[in-house]
Amino acid sequence: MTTATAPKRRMGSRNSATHAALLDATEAVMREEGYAAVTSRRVAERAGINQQTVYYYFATMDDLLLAAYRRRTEQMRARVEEAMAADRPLHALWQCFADPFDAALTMEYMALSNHNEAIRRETVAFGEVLRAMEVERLVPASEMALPEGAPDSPLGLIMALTWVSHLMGFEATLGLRGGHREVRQLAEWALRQVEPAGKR
Amino acid sequence: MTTATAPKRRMGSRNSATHAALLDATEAVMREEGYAAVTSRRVAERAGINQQTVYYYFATMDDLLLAAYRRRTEQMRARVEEAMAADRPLHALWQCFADPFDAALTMEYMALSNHNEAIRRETVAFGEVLRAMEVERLVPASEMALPEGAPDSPLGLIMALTWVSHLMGFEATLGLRGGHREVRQLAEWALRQVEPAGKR
DNA sequence: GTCTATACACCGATAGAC
DNA sequence: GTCTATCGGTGTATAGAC
Repeated sequence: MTTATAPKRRMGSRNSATHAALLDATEAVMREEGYAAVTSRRVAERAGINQQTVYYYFATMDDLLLAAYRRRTEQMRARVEEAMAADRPLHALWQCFADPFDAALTMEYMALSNHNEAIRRETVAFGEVLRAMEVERLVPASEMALPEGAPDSPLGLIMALTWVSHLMGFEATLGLRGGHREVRQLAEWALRQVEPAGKR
Repeated sequence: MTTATAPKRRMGSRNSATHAALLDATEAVMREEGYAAVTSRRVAERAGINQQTVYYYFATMDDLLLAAYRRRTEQMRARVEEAMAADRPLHALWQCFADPFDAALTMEYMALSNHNEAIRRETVAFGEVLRAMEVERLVPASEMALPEGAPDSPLGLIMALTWVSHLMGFEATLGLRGGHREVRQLAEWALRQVEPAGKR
């Protein structure tokens, strides 16, 4: 059972400015100080309200955390959707995932997924949505002129490329840069194979 | 300045069984409950001693965390060394990184690196050591019969393969499996290209 | 809708007995 | 080397005034 039967406290509207400010503050604290720092006191301070008011909008800190994460996965989904409408969708997706601004937050939520069941479920659900989008939108459009003997697996190559994109973002955020030029050259060659220029 | 001038408290020996038990307990708590749960009380309980005794062995919890991490990176380095002595080093490395038992812990330390400067430095140092080992041991031995027009970059391909290995382990640990078969087939083909069987 | 007051648990860390 | 006792700080969450 996940549906609450009777709320213990009255709850603030989802349309309120404070509600949104709390989600923003949660994300900022998570990005800058990590998931362990997402406390009612710190989030409230960021949002410019006092600690107890957080509980007017969210029954527990776990609820706030999940709400902030869900808003983020929805934003990411929209961005992926947008990338897939671009001239070269896989090229656009590569750029999208390599963005270092998102990397720290992504790492935080990945780690959190290992120990918070609600967050893990959201991560898995979002991952499956992304995969389905790749299968439906990217695979049919891919050229895949892979060399002799290679497995004819557009999905495998597409996923590998997005994974490499993600990990390059993680490493860059942490301060590792060695070999990135070489990886990028190889990836860009592979991207061109799957998605040649000037087709529209 | 990293060298302490005068210890405030007497300190336990590094050879003690309790010292090792504390490092083990730290790792276990981190893996099972996340970095936020690594507190003196929880670690002590796991190690079978009381909370305050932790401070006989480590001046601060940050010191304990760093010591546990350093022991782990050293173990990982040894395992990579071992993999590189195998018949097909890159194949062995692929197996090594894809191990799901390590994935949760790796994610935790990556996230922690974003907000703990000492941990971040250790992560970067370890990453650079791995990269150097790849350049020195793997690159010269690679065959790289890549197709026409592809950049002749063994390092790029080697790094991409290890990254894909890592991210496959992360996803599998979280419960995502879609497309993994396809990625694995492609990766195994690439591994065979770089490192053909039956050469020794 | 936001505030004050307050409860109770857990945290890091120190002092000092044994 | 491990223990007891203890401090100040921070965390989640509730009750209720305004």
